[in-house]
Amino acid sequence: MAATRTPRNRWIEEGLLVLAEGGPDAVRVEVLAKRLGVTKGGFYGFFDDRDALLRAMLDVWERESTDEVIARVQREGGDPRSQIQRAGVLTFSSSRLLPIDLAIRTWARRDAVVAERLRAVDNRRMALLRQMIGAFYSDPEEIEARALLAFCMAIGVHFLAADHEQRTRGEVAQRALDLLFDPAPRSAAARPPASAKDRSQGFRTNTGCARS
Amino acid sequence: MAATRTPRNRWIEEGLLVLAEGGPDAVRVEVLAKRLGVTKGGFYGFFDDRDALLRAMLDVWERESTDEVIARVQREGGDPRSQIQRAGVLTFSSSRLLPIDLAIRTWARRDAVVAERLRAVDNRRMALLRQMIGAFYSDPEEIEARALLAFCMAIGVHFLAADHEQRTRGEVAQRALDLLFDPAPRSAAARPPASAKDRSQGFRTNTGCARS
DNA sequence: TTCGTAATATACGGTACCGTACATCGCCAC
DNA sequence: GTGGCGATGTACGGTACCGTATATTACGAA
Repeated sequence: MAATRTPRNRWIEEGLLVLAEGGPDAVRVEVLAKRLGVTKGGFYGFFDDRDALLRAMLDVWERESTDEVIARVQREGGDPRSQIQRAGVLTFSSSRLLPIDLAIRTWARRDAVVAERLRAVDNRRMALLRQMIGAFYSDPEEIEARALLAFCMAIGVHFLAADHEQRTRGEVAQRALDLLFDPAPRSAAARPPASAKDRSQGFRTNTGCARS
Repeated sequence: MAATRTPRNRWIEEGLLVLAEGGPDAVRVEVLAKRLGVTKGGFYGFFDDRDALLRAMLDVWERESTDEVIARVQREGGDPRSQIQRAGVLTFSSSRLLPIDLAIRTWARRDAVVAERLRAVDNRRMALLRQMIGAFYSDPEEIEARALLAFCMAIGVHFLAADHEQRTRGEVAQRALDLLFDPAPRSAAARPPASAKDRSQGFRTNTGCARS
């Protein structure tokens, strides 16, 4: 058999890159072919049509966003809290996964199938968040509310273009995470800053991303 | 002179609707023409090209999102706090403005011009938020952090697909707003609920929108 | 009514895609 | 080697756009 210069997964990989850059509408077979330095000739040997590629891309994204993150986190061990932290880092600080994640969220707003798949992924992440926040708070309602705030912030900062006067986005975000994850938020000034910083690093945001 | 069946602002209006539904890539001259029941014949009398329409759409969005909201809020009067509340309602609970706003946020991630315009709008909104939150908190850092959380939540809930076990999104969001805007968040149970509810209604979220 | 003009329709050439059909090329088994 | 087959290139017809040029229409002024 002839060597496969451009295997199936390279199409998917390039598709995910383009998705992250320009949304699902930008994922065009001929565009990917040009970026890969081939023609679309081979594409239809791997995929029935453009839609099959989009589905395969979602498959890869889903696996990478859940199973692989979890596997890697568990392989590296550590106490439960630091594991959950690392899950957050791997997802929301990944220059690979983050823009794909954001693109899929937008996509999900106008495609019910995508929305359903995102829901499954988000529910797994939300479960991890609940676990983490459950280490600091006992009221289930409060846990849920803080998890919602944390999740929304992890996403929202990348869609928000506002400035923060003298402060950087990173500084403000850090302070926000302190509020969310510190059981004694009203006495933040008196608390050793390393504590909250360490605790919340799983949700550190990439400063300024929303303005790129 | 002949009657203008499809004036300039109708093209812009339909463009904004399509933008909200499918993003900037979906805003096609011939698509708009079909939706308006005309051909694109008249379009190029009002706009140099498709890009000029997109710019005009951003102009209208910017005006509606800032000046008009502010003008309407001030015209209806009330104390400063309720005015700011109403500004939030007019922006983030508007079935017209909200989806446009979200589409523009996604658009801004890949278009520097759009990003700059969004930044101007977000900065005006952020200033209002600071003002409102300043009524409850004095530390500027804390005000900024809570404003960031509130703004991120107003946006993020619409990009988040997770469920909340027994609770509805609306219930959890309400609890989150209580945490953000109540000066005594740790004693929420003892407080008359109408207070926080009233205080935060400017940022009430449309339950379940993120899964549509 | 008739005319002028703005708004719209129609027609066109060009581009960028889609998916298919078929030709070609280059490994690998033999 | 070389034959075969799988990966890729090439070519095609079709669709959906873009922006332009030009014809047509319908109102309102005269």
